[in-house]
Amino acid sequence: MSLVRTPKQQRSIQTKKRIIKAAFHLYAQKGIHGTNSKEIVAKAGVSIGSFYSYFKNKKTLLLEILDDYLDRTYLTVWKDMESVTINELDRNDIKFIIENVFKAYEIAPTFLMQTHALRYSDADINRVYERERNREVTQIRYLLENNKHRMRISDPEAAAIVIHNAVESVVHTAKFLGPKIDEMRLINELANMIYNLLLHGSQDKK
Amino acid sequence: MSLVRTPKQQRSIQTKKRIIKAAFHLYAQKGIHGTNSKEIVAKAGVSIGSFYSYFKNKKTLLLEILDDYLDRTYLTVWKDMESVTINELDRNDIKFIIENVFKAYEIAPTFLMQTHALRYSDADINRVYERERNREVTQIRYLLENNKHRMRISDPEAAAIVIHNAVESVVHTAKFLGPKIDEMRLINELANMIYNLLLHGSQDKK
Amino acid sequence: MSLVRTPKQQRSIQTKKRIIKAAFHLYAQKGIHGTNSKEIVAKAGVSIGSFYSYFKNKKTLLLEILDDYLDRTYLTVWKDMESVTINELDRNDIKFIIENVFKAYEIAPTFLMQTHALRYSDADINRVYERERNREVTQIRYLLENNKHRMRISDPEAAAIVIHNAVESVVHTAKFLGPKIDEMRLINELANMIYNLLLHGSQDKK
Amino acid sequence: MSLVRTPKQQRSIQTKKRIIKAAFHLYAQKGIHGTNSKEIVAKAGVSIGSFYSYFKNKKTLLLEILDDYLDRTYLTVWKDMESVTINELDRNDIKFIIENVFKAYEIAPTFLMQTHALRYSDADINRVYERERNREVTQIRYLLENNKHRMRISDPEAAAIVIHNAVESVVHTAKFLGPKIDEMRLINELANMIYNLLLHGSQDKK
DNA sequence: AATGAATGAGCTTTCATTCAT
DNA sequence: GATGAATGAAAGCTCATTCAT
Repeated sequence: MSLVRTPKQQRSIQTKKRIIKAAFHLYAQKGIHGTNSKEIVAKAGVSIGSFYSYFKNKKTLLLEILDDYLDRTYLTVWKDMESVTINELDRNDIKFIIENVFKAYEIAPTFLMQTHALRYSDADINRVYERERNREVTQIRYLLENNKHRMRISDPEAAAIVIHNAVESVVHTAKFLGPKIDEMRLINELANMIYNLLLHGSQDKK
Repeated sequence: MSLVRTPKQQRSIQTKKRIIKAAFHLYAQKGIHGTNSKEIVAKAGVSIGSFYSYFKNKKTLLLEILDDYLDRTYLTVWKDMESVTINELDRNDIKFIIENVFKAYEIAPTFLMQTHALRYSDADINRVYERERNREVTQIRYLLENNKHRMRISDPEAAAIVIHNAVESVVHTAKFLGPKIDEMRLINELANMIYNLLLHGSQDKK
Repeated sequence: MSLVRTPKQQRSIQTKKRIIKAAFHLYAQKGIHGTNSKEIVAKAGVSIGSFYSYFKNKKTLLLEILDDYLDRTYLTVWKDMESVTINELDRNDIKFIIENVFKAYEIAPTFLMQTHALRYSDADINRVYERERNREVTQIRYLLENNKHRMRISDPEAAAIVIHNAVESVVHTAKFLGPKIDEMRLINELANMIYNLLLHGSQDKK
Repeated sequence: MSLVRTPKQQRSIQTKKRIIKAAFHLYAQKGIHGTNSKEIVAKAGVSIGSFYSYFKNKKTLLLEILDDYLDRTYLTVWKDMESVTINELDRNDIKFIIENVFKAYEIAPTFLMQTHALRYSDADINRVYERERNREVTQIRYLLENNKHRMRISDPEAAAIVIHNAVESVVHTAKFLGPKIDEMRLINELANMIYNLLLHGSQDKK
């Protein structure tokens, strides 16, 4: 049987949180495949038995961490949207959103990249990501639709997906390439590329 | 001792190639982590002993496969460039290049995605990818520089990286999302986005 | 410290009984090895802590359950013996006793079979069974001695053991083979075999 | 993948045999559940890796050992039947067969008893046993049918099963009870019981 | 008296790699 | 040159039992 424990007591909640935290740090640091359960519990300061009373197996832990992290990502990116002029998007609005994405991803870009890759071989991981991607793409599309009148776009759904991909992969690269190229330069050009999908006077030429 | 053999005889070269081919197919089909060496040699029809006289270890094999594949990718993408009007790039030229990228990736997108993810935890894999990325980015940048006069770009290096990322990640998504969204729609919007970095008459609005 | 509690209060007795009942059901249903302590306490609706205040360990529980069950078995088999013509045993008397054995075993034949097997590797289990076997064999022997005058038997002790074995193993088989062969056919032939140890007129030939 | 190796070379065959032998001894000595794979390979003097190249898993090993052992059992019991007067069975013929059963079982009665018990919880084990039981019961039934004219039996199929059970369980008991009661006494009474299923002159009374 | 969080020894199994033949 | 038997570290996970609350 071995029912997975749902923590109720204070101590219990602490333990579960400690496992999640330790795992997240190790995953980000040494990679998911490079981290075993013994290491996780050692870092968390709990026993292997505890691990398996809170998580059915290692993958359940990963899914839970990923789910949480993608939730945080989503909220970080889209929370302060009141400052954005939704239907009169300018270059700064776009940069603002992209910078939010960077903020959201910068905690553990390696972790995100690795889980992202696991989508190809793991249906459960993929499901978590699909849910998240749909939310993000829907938001982007909403912005595009609101600026339809001045858009050089014929297929907003495809465009939203393309934009989402571009931003996501630029974040990965920026965080990864590190000092080789300045993050701001990438952000600027990314924002520029997206902004140029909008019609605007040629004086805009940067 | 047990030096790794550098095959000179015809038969040896054949054997090595058979191993590489078998491994590549299995990696593409079942994933890198899901394929063990026994399976590779079984499919290649050689012994495990042979494997280790041609490859120092499994990673060496992976690096060699990856290196080959990225070479093929590069050539596929950039080979027929004489048909492209280098310094008067139009939408079709861009689509042509993107379609080449799709062709190059479609043999084993999963393999590429997985190795791509390994960059984050494996310096050797990353080195192979960096070499490749530099070549690709250089090419893109060359095109950008040749169209500088009509570019809405101030930082061609950053722009080249951003474009490279966007294309790469859209390929992954297209190959992965499968029938959910038509590949051509993504290609069109991606080409559109890149094309709009160029100045052109407003009649262009698609 | 952690002495095992001897329940005196009403509630305590109830708790202990609930544990025994839950364990017995699970053992019968999923096998002894397939049942863990978490499942037992979950089914009993008590905590694992309670379990270990009533039972020194899992084996103690098993011994207690087994002891109880063998007691019930014994009583079921031999209770209604007043209807049996002790010293003029006929085929029906024998069938009557065998049917009682079947009744006694049918609650949990799997449980009995499994504990029976544990005799070979566990001295404590064996001890419980030996006590029981001796009681049963003594009873059988008593019947044999009472019919000595018409017995084709020279060694009543050995005969009693043989009969006991035969009955026990036929029960196991009957309960186990299930619908493949009708239980009554086995009972009839078993009774027949035992009955033929008695001298009787040849008109008896069934 | 991990295909199970089919031994071809001499060394390979030796290794597999050594594993089987070691496992069999430990199973007989410490019980099946009480023996782990590390112990088996230690006793066999091979590595754990070898174990799992010859056997898919621990259960496969058990099934193989059981299958072999039941084969040997069958042959031992029924091989010298030319000395038996098939259709004029007398007490000695019956004793002869029973003694063969004892010989066959005496190598590892504990092992047989334990696997026998596993039939109740493991369908694969049961399948091996069913095959064997059918062979044995068929043989017994063949003898019964050949002596039909003088049989006090109306249902030879059921009788064959009952006899098979009786003999099997008496062997277990005999081997297990050890010095407490002499084996020959049990054999005699068992033979007697079976013999009395046959009609014969009352001077037979032993 | 009761709880259930925590423990950790111990289990089965995998797989890259070595090396005697 | 080639083979494949053998290796063993290391992984994920279970479960009886303890003990602080």
